[in-house]
Amino acid sequence: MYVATDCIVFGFDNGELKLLIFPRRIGPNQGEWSLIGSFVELQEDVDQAALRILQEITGLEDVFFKQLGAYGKADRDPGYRCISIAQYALIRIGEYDKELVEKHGAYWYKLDEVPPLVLDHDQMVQDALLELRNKARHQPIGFELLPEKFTIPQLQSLYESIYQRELDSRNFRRKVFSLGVLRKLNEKDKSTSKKGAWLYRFDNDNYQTLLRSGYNFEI
Amino acid sequence: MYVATDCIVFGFDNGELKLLIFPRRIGPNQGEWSLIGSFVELQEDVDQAALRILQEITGLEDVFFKQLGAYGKADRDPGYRCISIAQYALIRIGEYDKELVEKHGAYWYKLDEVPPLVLDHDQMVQDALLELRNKARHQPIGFELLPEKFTIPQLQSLYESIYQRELDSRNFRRKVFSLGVLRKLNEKDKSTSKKGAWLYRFDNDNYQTLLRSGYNFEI
DNA sequence: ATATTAAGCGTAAAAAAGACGCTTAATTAC
DNA sequence: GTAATTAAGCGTCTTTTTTACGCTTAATAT
Repeated sequence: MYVATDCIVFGFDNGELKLLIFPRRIGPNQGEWSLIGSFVELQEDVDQAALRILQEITGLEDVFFKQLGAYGKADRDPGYRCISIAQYALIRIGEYDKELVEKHGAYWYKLDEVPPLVLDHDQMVQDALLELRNKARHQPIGFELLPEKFTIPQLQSLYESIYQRELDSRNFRRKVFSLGVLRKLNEKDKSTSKKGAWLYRFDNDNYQTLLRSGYNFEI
Repeated sequence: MYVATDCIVFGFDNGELKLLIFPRRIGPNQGEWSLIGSFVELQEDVDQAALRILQEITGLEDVFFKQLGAYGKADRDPGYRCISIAQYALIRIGEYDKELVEKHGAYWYKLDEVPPLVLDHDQMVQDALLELRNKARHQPIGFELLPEKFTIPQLQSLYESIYQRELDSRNFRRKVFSLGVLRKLNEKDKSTSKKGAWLYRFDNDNYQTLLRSGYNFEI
């Protein structure tokens, strides 16, 4: 039996979530839009395979990803009997290698403009979005989609995209500060306002400490 | 590459969560305690394989289960290159076929008395418990562990087992009633008190209706 | 100097969660 | 037959969290 891994690669650009897809390289559906995926080689971990294909396409070496689940219907791929381990990956959209992406024919689509994908990949995207919504609420993974330094309005915009609903800026601000995992920097971002917004950084050390003393992250 | 599926089979008995395991049937670790698992045949869905092995061991035809995830380390099984799709299954412990279970050498262990398991199965159990804790809070899956007719104190006891902490009976009662998915029956269970406790049934129809009108289940 | 606007601060009301005292319906003990 | 016992169930007050929204501030643009 073949085993593949497919990555639902999310990016956040210009206040919108985007998905990276590329033309399928093998099989009867060659050329159709597909998630970023590859077969798992006999001697490599499934996770290694995901890292390998993510690096091959984006040039990034340590992409953040988590497993979504296995898709194992016997008839999911008309070509071979193949199960796929789906992974969702979160990328800082400013950091990937644009030439490499272009070379592979990969493209970032806004989430609501993604064309039909091959096999069961549409389903995977839908499932990944639900999973992202749940996970991002309870774990600090959203930061993987933002630059290392970000503003509160940026963070809010991200969460509005993930949850697909507007949030009150004043309440959002209070909420995220109450988590105690944002470290304020001495810099402002002035790209979106005259006044400028303070930049923050996710304080992972403190997050880990808090975790150990039994606290509950929730945005 | 081989593909297997392993089921973390939970039951709730006597106020405690239990795990069903059996002696491994193949490979170098034959005879050691293992989760309920099997290879996935070439022509069957992964889910079908899970149902098949669950039925083979418990005699139940429609066991509730959800996927936990794929375990895909290259060296996880010293015998073969084999990835495993882990599933957690919830069983009404009064309903399984005791003869069949015995025949296969399977046994229900209290969660804190489970012996060491083969391969990465200990890890799977640990992960499944965390997943159960999360899922049972936000989705009405706990009912799969109780008889169709149950009392509020039974439900509370179940959630105390899942969360591993005590709950206030008066607040718990208020909470579950506010969900609006319990249908009161005209019967009492008198097995644990003189006064008797009213029996309830999970009202799935109403749950589905509420879901569609955007409500949020949380216990 | 004045207008403009995203960023940021504060407060009051509503809802949810937590703590806990008391009553009730049945059985068991005398 | 009466009293004691106890899990089940009801009600209330307090604290915390969430929601709604008015107002100020720091900078640029006019």
